[in-house]
Amino acid sequence: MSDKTTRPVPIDVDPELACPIAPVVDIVFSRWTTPILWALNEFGRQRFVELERAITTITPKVLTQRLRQLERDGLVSRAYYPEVPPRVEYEITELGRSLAPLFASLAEWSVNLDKVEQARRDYDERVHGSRRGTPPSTQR
Amino acid sequence: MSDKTTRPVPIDVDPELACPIAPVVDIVFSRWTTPILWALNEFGRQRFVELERAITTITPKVLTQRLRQLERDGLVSRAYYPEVPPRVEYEITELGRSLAPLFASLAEWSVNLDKVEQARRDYDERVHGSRRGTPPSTQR
DNA sequence: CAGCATCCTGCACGATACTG
DNA sequence: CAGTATCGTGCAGGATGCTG
Repeated sequence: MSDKTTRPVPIDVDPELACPIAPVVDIVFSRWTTPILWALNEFGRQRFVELERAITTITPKVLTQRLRQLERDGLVSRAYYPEVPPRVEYEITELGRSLAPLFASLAEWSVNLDKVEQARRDYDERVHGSRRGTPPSTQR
Repeated sequence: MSDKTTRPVPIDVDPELACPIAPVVDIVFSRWTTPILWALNEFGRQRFVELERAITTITPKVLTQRLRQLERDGLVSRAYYPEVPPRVEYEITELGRSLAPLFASLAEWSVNLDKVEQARRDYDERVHGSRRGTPPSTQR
C-alpha cells in the first residue's frame, strides 16, 4: 500500500464542485432515463407505444415526462406525424449516442454483479438476526 | 418499412432483461451514492464527519443509510475504532475501486454539459410562452 | 464523534378519465 | 395512438432529540 497521502478534503467545496460527475449522473441516470436511452440506442427509433411496451413497468404519464426531459436535454429527438391515428417516433440524438461507450462500460462492469450479491449475502449473514431486527432482505 | 433493421422489440422482455445495465445503475448511481463513492475514491479513506462535510448537503441520517448500503454491496468498507471519542473510517474497496474507469468515462462525458445546457435553452425558447400555461407569478 | 429513533413533509409516481 | 389533467399515495429524505 502506498501511503497515498489521504490529503484533507478541501473545505471550500460546494456540492457541485465536490463531485464533478454528479451533474452527468443527474442527466443520464435519473429515474427512468437509463432504460429509455438504452432502448432507443439499442433498437433505434421507436414509437411511444413501443417504448411503453419495452419498459413494461413504466406508466404512460411518466414515460411522457421522461421523454420530454430527455428531449429538452438534447439526448432524444421527437418526430410527430399528424396522421390518423397520430404517430410519434422517438430517436436518440447524436449527443445521446455519444453515451454509448458509457453504456458499454456499465455493461462490462455488470460482470461484478455476482460479487455484489455475494457481498450482500455475507453482510446479511454477518448482521445475522442480532439486535432487534431489520427483517432480512426485503430490499426494494 | 424501414430498410434500417429497426427490428421489432422482443415482446418477452421483462424489466430487468430489457435493460441489462439497469441493475448496475441501481447499485452505483442510486440517490447519494455517486458523490460518496467519488469522494472515497478521490480522497481515500475518510471519517464519517469528513464525508459529511465533503457532501455538504447530505444529512447524517441519509449518509449513514447510503454508507450501509454501499458497505452491504461490498463497495465500501467500514472500520470502527472504539476510542473516545469514537472514530469510524470508511474506505472504498477493491470492488469499488473497479468503478474508477466508469467514473473517468463520466468525467469525460461532462464536456458535453454545455451542449445539454444549450439544448435546454433552445427547447425552452422554442416552447417559449406558447400555450396557456403557467401564468407568470400572477397567483399569490 | 457516529450513530439510531421518531415524527413530519414533499413530490415522484400510480391510477383513472378524458381529448385531438 | 399519444398524449394531457386531476386526484391520491408511499416513501425517500429533512428536522430534531437522545445514546455509547
